Amino acid sequence: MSRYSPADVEPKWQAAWAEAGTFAAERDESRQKYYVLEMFPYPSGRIHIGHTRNYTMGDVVARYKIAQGFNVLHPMGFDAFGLPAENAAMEQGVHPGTWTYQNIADMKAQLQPLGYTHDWSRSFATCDPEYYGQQQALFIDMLDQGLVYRKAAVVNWDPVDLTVLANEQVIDGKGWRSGAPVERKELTQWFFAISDFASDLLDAIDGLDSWPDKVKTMQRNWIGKSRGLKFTWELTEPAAGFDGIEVFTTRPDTLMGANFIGVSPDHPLARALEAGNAELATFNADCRRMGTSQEDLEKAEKVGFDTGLTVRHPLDPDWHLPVWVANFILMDYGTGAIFACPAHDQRDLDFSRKYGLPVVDTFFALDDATPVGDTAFVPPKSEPVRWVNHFAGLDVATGQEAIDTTIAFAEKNGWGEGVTQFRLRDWGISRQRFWGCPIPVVHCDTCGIVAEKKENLPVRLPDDATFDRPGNPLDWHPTWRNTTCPKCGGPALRETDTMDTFVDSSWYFARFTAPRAETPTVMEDAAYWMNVDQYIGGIEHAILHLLYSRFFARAMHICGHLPADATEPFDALFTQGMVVHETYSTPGADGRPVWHLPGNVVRGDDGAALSDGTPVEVGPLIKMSKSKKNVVDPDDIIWTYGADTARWFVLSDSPPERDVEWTASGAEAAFKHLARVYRVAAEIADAPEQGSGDEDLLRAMHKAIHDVTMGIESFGFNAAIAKLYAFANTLAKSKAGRETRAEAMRVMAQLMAPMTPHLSEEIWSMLGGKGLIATAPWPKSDPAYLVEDTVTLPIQVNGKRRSELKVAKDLDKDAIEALVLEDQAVQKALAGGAPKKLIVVPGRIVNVVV
RNA sequence: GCCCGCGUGGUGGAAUGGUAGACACAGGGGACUUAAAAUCCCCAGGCCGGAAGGCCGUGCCGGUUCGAGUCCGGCCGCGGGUACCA
Repeated sequence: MSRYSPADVEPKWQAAWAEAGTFAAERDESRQKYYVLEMFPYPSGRIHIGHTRNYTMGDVVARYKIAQGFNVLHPMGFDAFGLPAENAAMEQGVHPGTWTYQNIADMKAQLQPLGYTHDWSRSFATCDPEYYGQQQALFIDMLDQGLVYRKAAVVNWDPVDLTVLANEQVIDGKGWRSGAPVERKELTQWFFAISDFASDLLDAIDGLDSWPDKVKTMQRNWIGKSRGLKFTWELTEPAAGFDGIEVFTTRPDTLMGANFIGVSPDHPLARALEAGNAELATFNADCRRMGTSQEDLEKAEKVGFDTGLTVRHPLDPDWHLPVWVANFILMDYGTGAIFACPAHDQRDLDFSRKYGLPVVDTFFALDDATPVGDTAFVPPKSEPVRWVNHFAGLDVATGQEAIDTTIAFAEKNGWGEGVTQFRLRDWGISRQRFWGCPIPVVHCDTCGIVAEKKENLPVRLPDDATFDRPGNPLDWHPTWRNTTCPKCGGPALRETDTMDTFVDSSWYFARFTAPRAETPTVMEDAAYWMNVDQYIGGIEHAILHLLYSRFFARAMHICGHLPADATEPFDALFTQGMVVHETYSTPGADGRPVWHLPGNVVRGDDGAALSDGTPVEVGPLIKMSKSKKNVVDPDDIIWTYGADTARWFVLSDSPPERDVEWTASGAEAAFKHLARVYRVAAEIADAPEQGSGDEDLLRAMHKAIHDVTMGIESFGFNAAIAKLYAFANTLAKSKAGRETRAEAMRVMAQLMAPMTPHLSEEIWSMLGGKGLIATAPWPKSDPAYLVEDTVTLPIQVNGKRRSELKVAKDLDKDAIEALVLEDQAVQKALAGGAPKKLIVVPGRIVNVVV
């Protein structure tokens, strides 16, 4: 009897699938389609175990759907533009394209042995000119439709390297290479008008029935619809050309508790006042000397500056409030100005205490007004609160009633307006970088900004750019910028901004439906294949990528590239957990950490070291990422045990949606199990024809069909595998006749085939299965085998299990009650008395309350 | 800071509000073998007990319920996102 040898078996079946063209997807209107897609990888150079986990899940779905008879589209590509290629270019002197395409070749070579059903004939990388040229065509269409515009926006500016930095490149407020404190700088940039769709993007979330609730909640909160009041505080003395300050508040009901007006350091008034106020100019400059990220802004220590200006309260002209500039007020949200209510907002209270601003006592209370200490009372929106000192005549009301009443009051009296505000901002897509899709416009002295003609697309990146200094190589390329104006034919300069790489990944799913077309999509293909039936990817994309894709599907519909029913691109979404791993670092020469691969680190119980003994700093469990080098390569497992073991192991290891800490142990055990299944299959061929217990085996088989099918349907892959272990144990021990055992083994091979396709093909052919198991129809469970005649009911006394009762499945309640009362443990607990209550849940449990 | 998750034996984890710890890994014991490998069998949450059995137990505190890992409220810890990492 031969041993299970993946090195022989796996290439054989991969060749068989290729020869049969099993996984090439063709549009066929007579068949029902199924489109399964995993989020495509960034070509960092190596596949890591997180990718393996992601694609194996998708492959299980794809193979399961193929077995169910669907025409399955399962493509794969590369999200190939981005920063790491430029960093590599600077460090290694290699063109980003060379580096990227080499990585793609390496990763394809790693993916190929895993036996996935990916249709590589449809593959592309987003840095292919054929892809980004179509993206440029889309951009021009969107420009024509008024979905693109230019405005000023701030970026992180490295004053030493004279370059724009990504948030990731800002570490503790300093540039990652230069170490210089970053500044905020304003540039004119390109924007997509995603906020025009805020309302639709929000409302349509309700229709995403097969998306995880957590993702829908995050998207709702991100879009952030809120109703509030917009009104102006009139300055007591006009200043710097301003008569008043417009604010937006979601809590107008706290108006009577206002104690100061705060404006953002970037507010036009704050900027205008800088001219005559050197101290304020310094304060504002300090505020701007930090990263642009939301996290940095919100976590920074709250500081303020008193402008000396005052405003009048809208309800009492004699009530004057000071105007402060404060760093925690965001110019991007509302009007960039707020009024503070320290009694009912903790941040306002902290700020007021810090600067000694007088605090208006609480006027919402469960009782009378009480002085405010160090804790603000936030009036709940949904529960009634008693009001004190309120102007609108309300006594007891919920927060929401109070808000609505106040808005109505302001509108009636003409000093304010109820408005709906979204947190969602327009999408700035300009990047001052080389390795991205060039924005296809030119700047003409005569005509201004003009879109490139579509016949001139793609606007290609130059092959001869240099990367010997920071910044955007397109800016100092000797000739690339020079072009002619598409409108007047005169000399003009190309736009050197490239697009955010999120643009590339916002429509690739649509491109897969016609990947070689001369237009972004082909309507017939898009209409047939869209939507993606099952999308699978990391939870870290819950907001940005998924929201941008939803926006793009709408924009593409408006531009005539997608049908109306594809404006929600992903019918079902599954968010897998991330594979996390410790990080390992040693201090570098410049004080920044140098990261080390887990494979180069020897881990002890109380620390870790490099192989030469250098101690290593052990960091927390975080998602595997190239930049922190905490990645584990699946190749080792594949070389040692084969693809099926790797696939089986990443699925059995943990529930798919949960983060998983990678440990190497367990892969061997997975291999042992697969080898055992193979051995049992081989033994069955020599088994005696007659046996005993055939009925029991069939019962176990049908239960396995039922359980594994349910497991796959619900993404409970680890649970499905546990059922397969149990079925394997039963089958290995079964003394049933050869034919029954062979049937059971063939079914097991089918149930395992989505996870271990090569082994399953081998067993299938060994035991006389017809054709390829990959296309054999999925087995069906016979309900007659699933029903049990008797059932064991646990008996609880006061909720604690004390005994059990074996009864016929359909025994009625009264009969069960009678039997329960006869039970020894129950009698002991009752001590001659009667139970207070007897709860019988038929087929489930009995609880006796004494 | 804000939004969203997660927390169960030594480990990964299972459990439509109904017997907590399925199925595995590591571990212990045994069989086979000259031996090893491979394979097979048995044990195993903690505490007390020879056993029968009892008590405790799903991050912490409280609540709802006949019954809570599961639902609700409040904490603690960890992770993801935070608009230029992808």
